Amino acid sequence: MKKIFLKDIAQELNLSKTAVSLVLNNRGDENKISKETQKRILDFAKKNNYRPNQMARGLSLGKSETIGLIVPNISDIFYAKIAHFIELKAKEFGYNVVFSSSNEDAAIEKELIYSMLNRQVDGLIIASTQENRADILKLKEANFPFVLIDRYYPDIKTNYVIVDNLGGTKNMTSHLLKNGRKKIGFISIKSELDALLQRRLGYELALSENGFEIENDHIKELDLFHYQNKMKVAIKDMVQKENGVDAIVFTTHYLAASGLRELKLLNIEVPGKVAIISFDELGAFDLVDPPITASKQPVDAMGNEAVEILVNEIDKNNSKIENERVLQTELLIRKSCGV
Amino acid sequence: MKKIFLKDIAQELNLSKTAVSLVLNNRGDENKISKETQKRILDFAKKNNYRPNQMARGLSLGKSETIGLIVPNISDIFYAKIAHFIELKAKEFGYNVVFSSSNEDAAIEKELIYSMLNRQVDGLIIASTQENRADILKLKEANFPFVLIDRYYPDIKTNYVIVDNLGGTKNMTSHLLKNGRKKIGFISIKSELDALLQRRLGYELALSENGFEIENDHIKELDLFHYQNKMKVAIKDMVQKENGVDAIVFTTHYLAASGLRELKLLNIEVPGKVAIISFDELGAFDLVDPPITASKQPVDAMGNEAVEILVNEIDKNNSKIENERVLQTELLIRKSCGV
DNA sequence: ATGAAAGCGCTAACAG
DNA sequence: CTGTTAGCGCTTTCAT
Repeated sequence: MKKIFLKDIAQELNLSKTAVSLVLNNRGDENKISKETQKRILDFAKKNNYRPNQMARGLSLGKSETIGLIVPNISDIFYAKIAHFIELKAKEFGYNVVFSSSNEDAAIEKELIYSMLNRQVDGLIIASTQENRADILKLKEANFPFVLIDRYYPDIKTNYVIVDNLGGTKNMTSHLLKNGRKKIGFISIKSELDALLQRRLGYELALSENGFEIENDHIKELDLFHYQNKMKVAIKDMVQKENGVDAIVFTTHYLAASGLRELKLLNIEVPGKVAIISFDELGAFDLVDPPITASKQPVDAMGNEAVEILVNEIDKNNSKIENERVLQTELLIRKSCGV
Repeated sequence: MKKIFLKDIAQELNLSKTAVSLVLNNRGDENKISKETQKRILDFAKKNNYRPNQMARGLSLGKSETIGLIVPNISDIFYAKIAHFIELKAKEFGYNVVFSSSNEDAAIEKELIYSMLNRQVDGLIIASTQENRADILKLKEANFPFVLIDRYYPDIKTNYVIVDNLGGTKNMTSHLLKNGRKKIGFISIKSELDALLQRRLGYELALSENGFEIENDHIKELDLFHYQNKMKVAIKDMVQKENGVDAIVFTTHYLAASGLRELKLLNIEVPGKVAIISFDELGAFDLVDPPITASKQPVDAMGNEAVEILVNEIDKNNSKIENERVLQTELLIRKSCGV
């Protein structure tokens, strides 16, 4: 494990650092360095386990071959999966990934963005809180390569890979309607996130297009950090009253899980009395009692495309054409909406 | 977003780079730089949004304030959660985290270790494949700070934070026995991982201590990458034959999920005909039908302690005292083992 | 085909 | 109290 440097191998071989550096960076041929010399260098390097100091290399090159990933929470299975696909794809292109969680806090996110820039990441993938418009704009103006995932800023022209939230929820709501449900509730997170707004719109659109009224009593938006406490009341409010709801659309997997938990505690039959449906799903939604019908998000495609767009952007930071991708969700029909 | 450098602020303020650097690193007082000068520097830096280039800083300092995390798979909820806690704790100490997944492949893990060293991480947290003994030893000999989590090398003296695998599984098996089950099967992954070996030992110990025979027919170890295909046969083999099993211990959450899936497909009543119990759990095991009894691993403590030990090691890389932590699991009793 | 030398942005002796 | 200077390890022009 004795560390060996470029200088060392140049000395040992009686060559210049230049020659060694060139060869090690595959620029031997183009600089007409003799095959033999090249081989000597390569062999020696391999034999002695030479590994360039990436900080030095990065400093010199002005790039780090690293991409930064900022998500709300890496332990949310949804982001963990995206991170996984991002990592795989990034590796294909020779990039490493550094990640950080913003915990849905705009100030932290902002700090993270700059902290990553300091670390000289070559590009950024951000699932933003959507509350850092100014900083996103700065990135854009500075022509710094980045792509937004999952959440985007509708009014900023940039690269992004998101999901058709409106379509997905509209689909879900229609599915419930088709299954004969008449009074459909909606439980979401209180937020200005476009994704959540769109999901609500999708729900409302499905209702109105099918000639149903939108009733405010049937819509609950819970506080992100206290949704578990608020869930019981929300459910009671919707279900246990005259003219209660006979189905509920949940806008995230953890809301669906929490909601089902409460429904069970209240001994409310699912889907007998109330059908439920979830936007996105946890690992085991097919095993849950009852198996939960859900719109599955294409996490693999989201991760892959984000990296592809980003790397492309990094390589030729000339192209001003934004890549705007809206992916479709897939409705996995299970038992929680009746048969 | 115009980039500003140390040099710039020195020039603007008519000072030397030294003075500026010192002040910016909180060493102004100790170098007796006038309060006033300090204030000028600090103000100017803040006003112009000065952000040091971490690659340059790192190169100069010989450290990166980054810790590397290597896990088998970041999209496994278990590792995602650990990563989350590691990230939080690391941030407390001013460290960033770069992660990579080894995909349970020793060669990749090895590559990752060295790749991270090249990137000058200050320390490493590794959930190892347990097949890189030589490299772990090299790290140790080189006195490079690292701590093993989840998996360790029983014969190498190092820092590690693991879980009492034997105790946990013994507990699980005993629980089944206490619930009147007589023929308990065991489904695991085929592997030399100590964790898995210990889990099997725990199972066997519980049986023999309670006067039960260990029957090889009741033990199935599936191939990691094909466990889903093999599960059906394994289950059939165990359950659907004369003198079949009346309970199954699964050694991971995904095996339990997969096993339950197959049991359902085969219309085998759980826990009526077969009780099941899982080592570790997925997010929604309490909602599953039936809710699955599981040994919960203390992911928070594992992440936190790993970072604490590591940072301590980084700071004073003198102490030769190894930190060996074995954490306890917690049995969450639910319906899948009968009442 | 190869080498000398400058420079990436920052830190840190050391001298004044 | 402040500035000069020499690196950290690597890349890269520009001569030779």
